[in-house]
Order: sequence, then structure tokens, then C-alpha cells
Amino acid sequence: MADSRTQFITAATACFADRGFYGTSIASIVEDLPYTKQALLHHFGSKEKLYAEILKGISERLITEFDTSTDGESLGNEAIQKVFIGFFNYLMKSPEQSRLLMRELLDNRPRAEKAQQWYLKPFLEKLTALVIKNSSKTFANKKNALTAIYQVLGAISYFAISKTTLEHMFGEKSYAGMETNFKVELRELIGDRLCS
Amino acid sequence: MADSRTQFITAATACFADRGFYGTSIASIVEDLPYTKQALLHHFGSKEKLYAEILKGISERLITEFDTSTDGESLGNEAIQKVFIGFFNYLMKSPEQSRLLMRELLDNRPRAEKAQQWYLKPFLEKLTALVIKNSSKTFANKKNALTAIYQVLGAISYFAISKTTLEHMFGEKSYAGMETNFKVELRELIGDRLCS
DNA sequence: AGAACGACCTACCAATTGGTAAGTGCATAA
DNA sequence: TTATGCACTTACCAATTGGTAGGTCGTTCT
Repeated sequence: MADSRTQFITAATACFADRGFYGTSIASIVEDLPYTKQALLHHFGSKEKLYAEILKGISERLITEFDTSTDGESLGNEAIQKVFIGFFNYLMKSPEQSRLLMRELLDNRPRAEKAQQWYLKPFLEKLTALVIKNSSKTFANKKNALTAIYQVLGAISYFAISKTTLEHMFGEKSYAGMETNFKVELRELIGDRLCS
Repeated sequence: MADSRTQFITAATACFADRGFYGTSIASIVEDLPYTKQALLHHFGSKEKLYAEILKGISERLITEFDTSTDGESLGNEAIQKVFIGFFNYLMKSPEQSRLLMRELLDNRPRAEKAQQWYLKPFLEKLTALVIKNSSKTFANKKNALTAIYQVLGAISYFAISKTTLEHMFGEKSYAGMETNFKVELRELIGDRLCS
């Protein structure tokens, strides 16, 4: 069995993904764990800090993912494909983290005024630098690159959080086909928008 | 002053967009209104029903938007551009509804098991039919069209909910440029993915 | 041995949660 | 004139919220 800290993080990630920060109670996180909520508070201090730690973890893993994808030998458009497909695979592998990321983008808004940083900023900046450096497409300026990247990120993230809904709408079998298909089309999308 | 029902809906939309269904309390909806929370319950019965009514309203407006966009004289790729750009404009005009829509996609998951329908299904189906009928691109099957549409919808929706974050990250001025730029690139995106 | 510490517990707190019960006052219909 | 019904109120509820206080227990350091 994983150590208690890890158990808390795993359970909390699922809860936050399902119901958001405000909708998740400490009690519900602990519900199926062999600990009381005071054990959780002992480790993390507060619900807010626990949430922050989870986000930090995801952010770090994304950066690691990025770095692993890029320190291979691939260059140019190929490098761009690799990183974005890597991001897609990461999200599809952990739907909970996908949903959490999207929720944070939504919840971040009220907090944003308090000079809070967006956890994905470093990742986005790395992407921008990579695209500008490697693409066969010439972007007039950073802004152009950024909006194009944002289109691709949006398409990926939106699809990632839609799994349950699409499955429910079209059936599991049909959805499986859509997922394969999406990946093929995603390569085209990246090609069209970032490497053309 | 608008009638009380409308006031409740307006205030509730803002709250649900900001903190999600679970994170919004009836009390907080009513906070700045000259009514008590029991007045709200009198009109809508429960928090859940109020939420459902708001979603229904958005769904209907989207359908109306779609129908207005399509009963003009435009045909072929032009019709497709018109509808998707219309959707983009709709979302940018009402950021609260954009956020609410995205949240619903996330919150829908736990409810999905209870045979609940996705409010956007009719809209998505109309889009699919339109694209298949009008596009100069030939899609091998409905699934191919759907995933391509989903990419565009994703790019649009993600950008729409990112306004505050991007503004905060790059400054208001710089963001304004991004928005203009995004719209230009969106036309290209629609062209690439749905009309090429 | 004894002190210190981390992990975890029970007990408790005031505030807030969604919602019910039971009315009041006003307009319209009979 | 009476009654019916709608919009809205105060008063209340049990359950849940995030968090504090203070303690027990086993391990590890000196």
C-alpha cells in the first residue's frame, strides 16, 4: 500500500477532478481512506495547500514530459509533433488530471486578481519557444505563434475532458474509434496550424 | 429593473460560472439581490432545477443562433465559416456562459451515468449535419466529420474561457491583439479542418 | 533513559449548507 | 364579498463545512 500522503493526493485528485475545488470537502476526500480528515490536515495544513500541491505536481510532470520529448534527436516539425502528441497522450492517460487542469483554468479567474500565477505558464512558454525555433512555418511574431499553439492545446484539452460525455453519447465502441481517429486528425491539425 | 425571475437567473449564471454547481450556494446567488433565498426556492424549487433551467436557456439560444446563421443565402464552405464564427462570437460576447458550458462538460460526468443527456448534443448534431452537407471536403464517415468538428469546437471553447488568464498573463493590451489574431487564425483553422 | 518528533486520533467549534413549514400581503376571479 | 393563488417573508432544521485544540502512540536521536 502506498504511503498515506500519496493516498491523500490520489484520492484528492479524483475528488477535485470530479467536483472542483469548491465542491470538494475534506471529508469526502478521506471517505474511503483509512484515515480521518485531521490526518489529511496534519499533512497538508489546509485544503487550499493540498490543492496547490497537486497542481504543482501536475505542472512538474508536464515539464518533465516536455523535456523528455525534446532531448531526443528529432528536430524541426518532427520535434513539434512529438511534444504535442506527447501532451495528448499524457492527458488521455490520466483523465483526472485533464479535468483538474481544465477546472483550474476556470477557477483561476477569481484568484487571478490576487496576483496568482497560472500553473501552466512555464509549459506554455516552453511550447512557444519550441515552435518558434523548430517550425518550418514562419510566424510574424510571438503572438501569432501563441494563438496557433492555443488552438491546438484547446482542441487537445477539450477532447480529453469529453471522454465520458462522448462515450455516453455514442457508445463505448464507437468512442474508441473516435479516439483513434482523433489522434490521426490531431497530427494533421498540428501540421496545418504549426508546421505548414 | 428586470423581473425577479430574470434577476435570479442572471445572478445564478454568474455564480455557477465562477464556482461551479457544487461550489455555488443558494445564499451566495441571492446575496446582492433584494430577495431572500426562499424567494429563489419559491420560483425554481431547488438549486438543481435552477441550474437545469439556465442550461436549457443557453442550449436554446445556441440553437437559435445556429438557425439564424444558416437560414441566410450562404452555401458550401461559406455557410460553415459563418456558423462556427458565429459560435465563437457568441462565446466571446458572454464569457459567463462560456465558462458555464465548460463546467457542465466537466460536471456532467458523474451525472452521466444517470442517463442524463448532454445539453449540447442537439447543437453538435446540427453542426455535423451542416458540415457533411456543405463542406467541399469529403468525409469518409460521420465519425471523421465529428472529430474534426470537435477540434474546432475545442479550440474555440478553450480560448473563450481563457480570457482572464491570458489577460493576466500578457496584459490587457496584448490580449486584445491576441483576440483579433485568434479570430483570423480561426478562419484558417475552420478552412483547414472542415473545408479543405 | 529521556527528550523530541512525526503520524494520527477524538472532541469540538462556529458558520454555512440545501431545504421545509407556515405564514403575510396583494391582485385577480367568482 | 369572498376566495383563490401568487410572490415573498420569517423562523427553523439537521447535516455538513473547514479548521482548532489537545492528546496518544511509536520511533528515532542524544
